[in-house]
Amino acid sequence: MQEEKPPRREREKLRQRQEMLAVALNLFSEKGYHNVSMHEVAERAEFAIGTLYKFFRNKEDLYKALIMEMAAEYHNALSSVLSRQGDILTILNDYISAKMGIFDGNLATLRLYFAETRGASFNIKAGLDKDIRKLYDKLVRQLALTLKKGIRENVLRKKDPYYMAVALEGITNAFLFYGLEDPDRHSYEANVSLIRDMFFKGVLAK
Amino acid sequence: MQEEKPPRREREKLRQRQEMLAVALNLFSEKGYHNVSMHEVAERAEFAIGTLYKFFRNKEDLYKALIMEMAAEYHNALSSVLSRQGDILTILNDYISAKMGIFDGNLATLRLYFAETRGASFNIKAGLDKDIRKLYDKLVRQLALTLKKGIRENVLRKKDPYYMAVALEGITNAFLFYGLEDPDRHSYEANVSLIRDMFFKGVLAK
Amino acid sequence: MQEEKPPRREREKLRQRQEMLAVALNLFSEKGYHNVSMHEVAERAEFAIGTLYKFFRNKEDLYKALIMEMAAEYHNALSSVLSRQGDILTILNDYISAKMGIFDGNLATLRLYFAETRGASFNIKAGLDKDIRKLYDKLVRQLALTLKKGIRENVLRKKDPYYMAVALEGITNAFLFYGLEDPDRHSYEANVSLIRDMFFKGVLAK
Amino acid sequence: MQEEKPPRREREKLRQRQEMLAVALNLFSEKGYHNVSMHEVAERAEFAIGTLYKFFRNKEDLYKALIMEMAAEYHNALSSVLSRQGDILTILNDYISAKMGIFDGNLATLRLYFAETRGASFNIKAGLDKDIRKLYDKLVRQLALTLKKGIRENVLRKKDPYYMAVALEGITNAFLFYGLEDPDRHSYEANVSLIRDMFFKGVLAK
DNA sequence: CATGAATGAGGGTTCATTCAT
DNA sequence: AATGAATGAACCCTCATTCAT
Repeated sequence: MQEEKPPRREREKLRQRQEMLAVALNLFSEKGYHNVSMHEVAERAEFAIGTLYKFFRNKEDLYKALIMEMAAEYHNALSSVLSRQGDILTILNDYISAKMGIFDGNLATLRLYFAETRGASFNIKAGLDKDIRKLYDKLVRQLALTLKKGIRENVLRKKDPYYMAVALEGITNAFLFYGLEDPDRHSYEANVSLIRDMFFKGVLAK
Repeated sequence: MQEEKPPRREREKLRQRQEMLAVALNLFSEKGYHNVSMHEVAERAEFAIGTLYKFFRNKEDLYKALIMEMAAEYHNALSSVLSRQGDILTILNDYISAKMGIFDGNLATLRLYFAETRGASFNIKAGLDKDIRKLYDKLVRQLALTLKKGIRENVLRKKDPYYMAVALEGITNAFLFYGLEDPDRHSYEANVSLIRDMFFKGVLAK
Repeated sequence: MQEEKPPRREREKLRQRQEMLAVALNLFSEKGYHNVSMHEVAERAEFAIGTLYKFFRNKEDLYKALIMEMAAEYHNALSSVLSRQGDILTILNDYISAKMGIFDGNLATLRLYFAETRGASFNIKAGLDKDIRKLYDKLVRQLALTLKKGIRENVLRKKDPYYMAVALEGITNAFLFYGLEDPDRHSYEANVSLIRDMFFKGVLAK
Repeated sequence: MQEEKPPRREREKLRQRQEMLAVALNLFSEKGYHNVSMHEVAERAEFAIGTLYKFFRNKEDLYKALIMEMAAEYHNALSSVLSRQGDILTILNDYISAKMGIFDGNLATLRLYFAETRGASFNIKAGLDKDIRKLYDKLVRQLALTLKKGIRENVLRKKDPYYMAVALEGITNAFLFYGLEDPDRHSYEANVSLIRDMFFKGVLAK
């Protein structure tokens, strides 16, 4: 009665793939792409090097898969927040909370993510970053749409919503980044509330 | 009357060094540290490989010199703006203009600078980034001091000045970054005015 | 019935290692450590350079393995002669024969061995020679113990046995060395008998 | 009144050459031929690298000059002892004393000399050692002639004088070598008397 | 089908030597 | 005549990738 062999096999394969990706995430995040060898990944994941190459055509492929799956998960989560119906300010508040929350306690992901979206992917290979930048830009544009709705509803000031989105991304990233550098500086909730306050009201007195 | 031989030699040496650094800046920024070989740098700079090594003890040394000199120049410029006497808002406006202006038309520098300060230096070598992070943090703290003065003078709201500084850095970096990605999206002056507006007044209507 | 796969693999590996060491021995002995490149060793052994590095961590490691295994074999052989029970003079005669015999028709080994024990290892790397010197000194001391027994039994004159050992080593080495320089000067047996005669009776008439 | 310019110039040149050779001797002896660079020699001797090359065509030339001048001095000294008229045993005693005395307190020379004559010159360059070996062999042959005379005069036993010479060289070298390894083991005079005793009378009791 | 031994291109670095000043 | 900046061949070593078992 081994009627369901394929699914089991399938599941097993997936599990192995996840294991490899998890190991790669930690190693890349810790030491950087070029300071991690394929042998190291294989060894830490307890697979033979050949097996690793069965799953990923080459090192770049492994890296790309890692980044893209990570990014997809992240963007889906945030995108779903932005797709909610209801009060604009609630949505934006939720967006900020969600973004800050995702990386909370997830340093490895955060580090790699920044490396890719904030400027250093060229350290790895030209062109590898095109796809993820596109994904990221899609999210920013979706955020801009939400902001635009806020403007139409007179909740937000009449400013270019795309640049508003860029500004919000900038502030949240900056706080994430400082949390990364100095993990115990502030609690995640405190940061969330600071970001909201600053983004919505600005810094000017009165 | 060739009494000043040393200075000429000295100047010549400096010129060569600058030439090497310029080539390295472009290559590193274009292809990433690990995808540029010392031979490539030497060849593009039209020196023999041995000559390159006369100026920089090794590849890391070359990279570090490049980053640190770039950062020092940048930080000195901004630091001097923050040190000016006078109206807080003027100083902050000048700071934003200066920061945006420095990288205007200086993509290679900007890319490398971001790679180092915004997360990807671990792709190169652990420890290489300590110094520049320190430099950067010093600047943020100086910015925070200026903001603090603004708070005392009741020009700015009573918020933690360090986090205000972080937010300002986040917004400016985000705009720099988007300019980097898509160079013709907006003029530098437009960006400057957008940043000021958003940072000072926030996005909320009324 | 191929139940014993590991041993076959093991044997194969050992054979390869021996092959590499043999090639290295000949090359180092012929041209000297610094005039032999790892590529040359790999090529002559008909392996890829990477394979060579799988067996020896680096050039020094290869050299050290070569010297130490050579020395261990040599010292074990001589040590076992000295450990025999029985007549002192027989033991000493056997020692001389064994020492002369070992290097007979083994020029490459002899050359390297002398290079290491007789003064030139500093040409390679400080510290590499500590271990082998220790090994050699152990043998000299063991020889001294045998001589001491000969003194106690009144077979040998009452002289410091360590210096007697040094003298015997000196004479045998000198003959080995001259055989090395000029291989056809004398047969190995003739040298053995000359050494015995000279060492035991001295050169003075009457 | 500068009538004697050439001689002064000449003398000055010679002094510089000696200085370079002295520095080279110390460096080569300390670190080995291949671990000393021409720049290092030039720097320690406080000359420009170009000047060093004015005196010695290349590194090998420097090394060869060093070895040959050292050897010539050494061999002249010993040769003159062997050329003396008089009692054979006195001459041999003087020879042993002279040989041991030459290297006493002259470790650097001793080390290099052994490296060259006792087996390791091939570490440097094939062919470099031919000349010095010839020189050395000449000395051994001269020693053999002296011993032959001793045999004819019935002072020494009727053995092949060349091999007697080889044996004496072996013993003296061994003692020199042990003194080198462990400088405070024995005084030079004690060694000289041990060598004489052992070489002349052998080790057999009665 | 998984394995891991074998490959070799390519990279960082050194240093003997030259030659314009 | 002395200098030392410049050269580039050659070396040691790593690691992504392949393929026979």
